[in-house]
Amino acid sequence: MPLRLYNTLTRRKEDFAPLDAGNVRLYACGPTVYDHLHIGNGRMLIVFDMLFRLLRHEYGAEHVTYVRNITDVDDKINARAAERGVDIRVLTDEMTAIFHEDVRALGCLQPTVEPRATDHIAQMIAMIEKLIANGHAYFADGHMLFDVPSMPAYGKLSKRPLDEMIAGARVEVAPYKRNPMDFVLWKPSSLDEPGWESPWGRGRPGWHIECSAMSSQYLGEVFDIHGGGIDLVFPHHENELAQSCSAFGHDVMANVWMHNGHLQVEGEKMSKSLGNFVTIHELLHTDKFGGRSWPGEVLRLAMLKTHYRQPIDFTVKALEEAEQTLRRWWRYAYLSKQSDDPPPAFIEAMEDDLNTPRALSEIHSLYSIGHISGIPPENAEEPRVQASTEQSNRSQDQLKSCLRLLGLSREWASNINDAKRADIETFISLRNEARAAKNWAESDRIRDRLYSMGIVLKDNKDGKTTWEEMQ
RNA sequence: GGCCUCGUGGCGGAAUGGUUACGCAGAGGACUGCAAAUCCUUCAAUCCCGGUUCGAUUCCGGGCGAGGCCUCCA
Repeated sequence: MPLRLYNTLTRRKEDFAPLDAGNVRLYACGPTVYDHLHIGNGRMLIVFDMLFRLLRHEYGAEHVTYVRNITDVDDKINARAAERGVDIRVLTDEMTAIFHEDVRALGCLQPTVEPRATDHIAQMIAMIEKLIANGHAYFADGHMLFDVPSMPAYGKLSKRPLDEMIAGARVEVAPYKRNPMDFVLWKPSSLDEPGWESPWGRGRPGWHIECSAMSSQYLGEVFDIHGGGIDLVFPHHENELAQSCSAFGHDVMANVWMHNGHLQVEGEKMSKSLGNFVTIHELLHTDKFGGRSWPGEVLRLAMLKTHYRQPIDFTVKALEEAEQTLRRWWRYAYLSKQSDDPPPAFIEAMEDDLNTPRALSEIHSLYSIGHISGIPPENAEEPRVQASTEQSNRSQDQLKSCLRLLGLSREWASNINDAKRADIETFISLRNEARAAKNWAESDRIRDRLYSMGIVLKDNKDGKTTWEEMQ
């Protein structure tokens, strides 16, 4: 089965054919580092990491280049840095470090290249000069602007007819713009604002030119896949497309454009005014969401349960469900003794435009094949399947490999050291003495005591008591 | 107002021109001193109205509803 991807440009699922199977090239718009990333950013990071992993699986890990930029020059950054009275670099370095912690916790691989905008000012200036030379840019009132009517194909990604956009423009238009749709390539900086020298005076780049400059530097003028959140379709990606095509003289910038759906929190749009703004950092390290912290893998699985193009409702209930599922799978995958490939049904689901919900259902079926052979219940009316030990082992191996491909393979980190382990064993044997004497009050007291330490006991059929660490 | 998505059981969420996954929750049961965990069984859905068709949840049209973009936004 070939890989099929939904292309925003054509609004259809298409067979994916890379320009060069020896180097499949993917670009995704990364964060603007002015604050902690929120969980909506997290979804985008997970979705394109998932795509990166799938492409590596299809074409080989050495044959995929993934570029995810960091926007570290931006007016929101300037405003925040000024508020705190620090240089923008202090702010962006701090936020980039937190971003890296977050993205690692979410199980994302390091992209092949992670360019910072401020390291590519020269490339942006060069690109703007190309646009000027090609007659697509003009200078007005200190600003260098992209001349939208100079590009008749403008609007083809977002499917917006140019004349309607102009007629329907409802924002105040800067007086120096020839056309309301024209957008800034370079703007002047005052002395107290960050700025770089350019042929048009000291200033800073517009947002859109950053991605055009960085993608072309690392992936070439035309590459395979460009991704980001659905809200970036217009104007950001439309403008990138216009800049790159106009500067390089191609009809295309990327063959496939992919966009992930937005996220709501407990049924409401996430916004600072509603007070339901949830950051990845808070989810991982504080109890602000649902009264506890959440492992990154749980956040990741909760995201993968919904197809990437659908809107997703981010809820405590969904996290609890994801955690329960993950614990079962991990306990089972832990039994795997050797590696195996994911089963074809799983891969086919992933190849069908990253259909992770369907892929997860394949993991569920691997789970039910395997555990049945363990202890067939004597009184079960009619056991569904009697899997052989070999089938069971194989499904464990396959399940583990599926989880690895999904980026969900890390085990729970244990906080239990040897001394604590010995204490637990002592408590258990005391409790079993009490149980033998039918002293239930004492036995339950010990069990409750251990529970309060985060240890859950299980009295198994063979009379032995085992324990497990709660998360 | 313009453009674009989407409406499947209590919840999440696949698939499909004809027998409608899977997970969670619920119910019943096994196991247990009671639990927990695990296992077995089980209930339950395709927004409304037309059209095409032998047959539509699936295709087409209309309606209603939800969401997104058009302004910084993943």
